[in-house]
Order: sequence, then structure tokens, then C-alpha cells
Amino acid sequence: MSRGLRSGELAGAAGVNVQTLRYYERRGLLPEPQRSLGGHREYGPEAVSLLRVIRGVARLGFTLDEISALIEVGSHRGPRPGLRDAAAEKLAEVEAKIADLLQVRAALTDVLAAGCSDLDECSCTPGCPIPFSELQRGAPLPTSRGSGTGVRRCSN
Amino acid sequence: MSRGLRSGELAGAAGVNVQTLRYYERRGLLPEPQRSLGGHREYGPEAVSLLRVIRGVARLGFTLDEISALIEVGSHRGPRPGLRDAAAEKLAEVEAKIADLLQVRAALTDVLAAGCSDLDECSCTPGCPIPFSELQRGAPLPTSRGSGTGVRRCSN
DNA sequence: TTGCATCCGGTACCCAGGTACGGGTTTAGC
DNA sequence: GCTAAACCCGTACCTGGGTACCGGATGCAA
Repeated sequence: MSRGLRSGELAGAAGVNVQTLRYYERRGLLPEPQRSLGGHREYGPEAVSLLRVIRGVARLGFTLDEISALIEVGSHRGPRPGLRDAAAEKLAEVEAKIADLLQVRAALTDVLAAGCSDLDECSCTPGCPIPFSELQRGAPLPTSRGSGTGVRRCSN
Repeated sequence: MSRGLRSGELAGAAGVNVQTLRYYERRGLLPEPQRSLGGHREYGPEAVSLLRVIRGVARLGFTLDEISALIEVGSHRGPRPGLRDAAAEKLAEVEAKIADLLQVRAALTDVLAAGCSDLDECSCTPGCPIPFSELQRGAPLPTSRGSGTGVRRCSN
């Protein structure tokens, strides 16, 4: 049984920068580890898994605050509804994001299929259904509801 | 016929900050508009659509540089392959992102279904298949392939 | 016990994408 | 003609997520 992982080892194992460990610790994502007599951090092996979870979740668009909240929630004992709620909420976000991306994907494949060579052209040609403009959620803007206003100039 | 949209009007119409317009102009996303005699910007109505396109695309994870490249590409006349190439490249990225998000969605629905109330618990319970740790692309880390190393403590 | 890698804390910096401030013009309505 | 709102430009600042640098302390192996 070893003396615990030192920061460099943990960082190497989890594929992150050493500085990032301290950063995460400051942010409350990583619990403060044991220290050696001289003050060096000594992590247990769980830290590797935790870091991987953090990295995995972060890569998917969760902010560090959200992640730390998720971890926090779990650290209170008992089956609190926190994770479930957070998960449900995130699920909605993720699904919205997926829906958006599916639209972009459709737009992109259309661009490729239609052979449009130009965003302007695509956005104002009626036959080239770039849905970019349908993507936004903002107020539908009652003015300027002109049908054929292209992006920059509609040459057709 | 009117004198063209002024920055505040355009900003209001497109739901962005006035400063953002100038920022986008500096970044080359928005073409420099006409100016009044006194030097005030006067935008045509196409600017609204362009801004919406920009916002829509940006909301989906394209960086401003990518967007301006896309616009640039379109502004050279003739059917340059730029857009198609960029679109193809972006398509791949978008699909990767979708795949990731589908995994997260699965993870989240699993969390909800399994009724895990706690990230720790989920990550170490064998029956609760949190795939978070499978999400990362990094080296599979030959050490620490221990099956049951939980995130923080495995209480089961 | 000495030497070198590693770690420590603190602070500063980086990038992206904006947003705010300040001091000075221009515009538009009365 | 006057005044207030909106605009101008330049610059500084903000948030999020890190990353780099510093001078000094520690760990460990030869």
C-alpha cells in the first residue's frame, strides 16, 4: 500500500494539468486530500475516478458550478432528490441541445446536397431551406417580417 | 423610405447588445454599414437576418471565427468549394457532438430510471450504469482498472 | 547528504465572447 | 434653437475554464 497519489501522478493518470487539480480544489470539485508531513497532497485512488467523472461531464457542457452542485448534492447523506432533479433538468437541456444540433445537421446536409456555395445564397434561396434563421428562440420580431430578406443580398 | 436602422434599433430587433454589434463588426462578422453624415451607422434590413443567422449558428457551438469564415467564404463570388468543405467539416463535428449528447442523455435517463440520488453511488454501483466514465476519449489508463473504485466512497 | 524532480502557495496571465464606462458628437422632437 | 436620447470611439472590465510563472520547501534515491 503506497503513500497515495501525488498531484503529478493524479494529473497524469487523469489526463489533466496539475494546476487544474488545484483549480478544481479551489472550486470545490475536488475534496481537499490528505497531506504529507511536508504539506504535499496525497490523493486516494478514488480521485482518479472522480476526476474522470468530472472531465466526462464537463466535456458535455455542464459548467463546473453545475458539476460541483451535483457532487455537493450527493455528499449530503440520504436519498435527497437533488441528483434526480438536477438530472431531469439537465436532461431537458441536453434534449434541447440535441434537437438544435439535429437541425444544424439537417441544414448542413442540405447545404451539401444542394451544392450551395455561399451562406448568403443559401439563406435567401427559397429552394435551399437553411433553417438557421428558424433556430433562434428569441421574440419573433414583428417588424421586418419580410419573407425574402436574405442575409446580405439576394441575387436571385 | 427610412434612413436605415441605427445601431440601437438593429440591436433591439435582433435581441443583442449594441456593443455586441460593434464587437461583431470588429470581428468581421458584420459588414461595415453605411454612415450618416454625422457618422452614425445605418444598417439595412438584411442586417437583422444576418445577425439572426449569426446568433443561431453561434448558439450551436460554432465559434465566431468559424462563423466569420463561413460568411467570408460566401462573400467571394462564384461557387467556391469553401462552404461545402467547411460544411462537411462542421457536419462531422456536429455529428460527434450529437453522439456525445446522446450518450449523456442515456446516462441521464438511466440515472432517473435507476433512482440514484447521488453521483457517488451511481458511479460505483454496478447495477447503475453511469457511462460518464466511458465518455472520455483519453487514454484508457491501464492502471486503476479496478472495477469497483467509486467516485468518493462506495457504500454498498 | 546532496542533488534534482516535484510540489507548495500566490499571483498573473490566456482565450473566447461579450459588456460597461467615459467623454465627446449627432439626431430628433419640441 | 435647445435639450435629451442615442450614438461615436477607445479602453477597461467581466465570466468561464484553465495555464504559466515565481521563489521557496519537500521527497527520494544514489
